[in-house]
Amino acid sequence: MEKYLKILADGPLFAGIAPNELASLLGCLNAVQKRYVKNSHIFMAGDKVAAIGLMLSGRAHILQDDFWGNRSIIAQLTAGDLFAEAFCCAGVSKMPVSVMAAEDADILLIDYSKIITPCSAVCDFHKQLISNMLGIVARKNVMLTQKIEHATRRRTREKLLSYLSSRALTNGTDTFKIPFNRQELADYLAVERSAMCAELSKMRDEGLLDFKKNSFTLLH
Amino acid sequence: MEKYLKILADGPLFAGIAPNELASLLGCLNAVQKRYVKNSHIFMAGDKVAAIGLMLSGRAHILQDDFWGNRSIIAQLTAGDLFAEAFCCAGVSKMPVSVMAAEDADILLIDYSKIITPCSAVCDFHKQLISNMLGIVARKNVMLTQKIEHATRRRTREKLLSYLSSRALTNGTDTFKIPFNRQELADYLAVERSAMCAELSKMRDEGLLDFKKNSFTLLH
DNA sequence: TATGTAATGTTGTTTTTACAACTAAATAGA
DNA sequence: TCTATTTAGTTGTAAAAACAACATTACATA
Repeated sequence: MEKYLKILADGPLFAGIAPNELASLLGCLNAVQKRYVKNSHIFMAGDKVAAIGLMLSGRAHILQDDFWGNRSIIAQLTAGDLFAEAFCCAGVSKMPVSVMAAEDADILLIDYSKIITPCSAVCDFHKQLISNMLGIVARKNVMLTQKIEHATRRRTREKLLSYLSSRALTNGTDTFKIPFNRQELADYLAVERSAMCAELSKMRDEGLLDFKKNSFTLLH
Repeated sequence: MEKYLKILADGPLFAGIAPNELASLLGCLNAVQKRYVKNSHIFMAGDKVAAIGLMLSGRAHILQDDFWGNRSIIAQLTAGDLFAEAFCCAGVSKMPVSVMAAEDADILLIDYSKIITPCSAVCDFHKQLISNMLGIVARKNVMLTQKIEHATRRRTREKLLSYLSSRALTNGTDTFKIPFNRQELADYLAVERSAMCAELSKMRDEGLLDFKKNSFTLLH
């Protein structure tokens, strides 16, 4: 466990908790470290999850099977990543996805009930932990809302303008950098990369904006 | 305030808290009731919000202005609705949206710091409140994730199958009802209603599924 | 039952996007 | 510096979606 303490200390779940206090908090949380061999299930779709997971090493995939049995990989998890926290906190009775080790992996499991129930007046870290948890879920919430805002526009141009506009506004400047390359931006907005490039060029020709690599300028 | 206690007791924020305890909890939370006249700002884009809002009466709109000043209504709020809770819990420094009274409205404002900080050992309701808060944000999280899952598929057919498949799986049955009419479903999936109707008919012709009004059956 | 209305389904046309194949530019190594 | 590789931009064509206009069905109620 000791070798993984840095991962925990650097992550958002234990932010604001002194590294030397971490070990005692983990004891108080009854956190257990488990090893999963490649292709073994960490969580199974249909289960009720009572613990959140934290990747300590290795890789895992979040998998979704549809009605006809077609399986798709929703996301990949690597060291430091938290998972199942939303289902846990939401109290969903059946996980709609599975989590499977894509290679041998060490995982920390923390009972949700231990997180939400302050153990005693002595353990002050609990308050911080709960606040962190709420912050993690809420920030994801904000990110998801923004993505929906952009991705559910009907046309490529509208998606681009919605995204770029919001970037300019949060940045507070007309010129700003985006954290995506073209392919990533296209995936984020759910459009074709090539069509998106064409649309960007067209908007530049129309004098709406200018760009160079991942630096964009919106024009009034 | 008394006339609004039922709204609070019925909502998810104070679930599990006895109605007769509610008044004292509100005092402990330093919750304030404020009246906003039509077209006045409840929250302004760019502000840092430190309180969550709860609609007691009237209507409000969540508004977004883009880079070029085009304003759009993101959502409408009515009695019982909670707002700004995600931004609050996420600690965002600048609200990306405004909230404005669409008609005269009574609103309860609760300081986030009061929610997250248990006041004393005497006040047991706080634990429940924090748990409720986390549940609210997490459930929204799950709903948003699901919507993204469906709405970011490229084609109308894929969006429909993704949505219907997930409904069948969470329901555990091949036949199930959906909580949308056609227009609402089209809006949810970000497609044209008529195109969606056409696609549904095509899929029925192909033997993929069957439907009648808002009752659907997926076929193996 | 007749009638008005809202919801759903169908069809043809126009616009937009996806896809494929390619060119050009930038970048990282050898 | 040269070369391989990644990233970005362009173009033509096929497919899909948006849009509009209308037909049909379901439903409430007069």
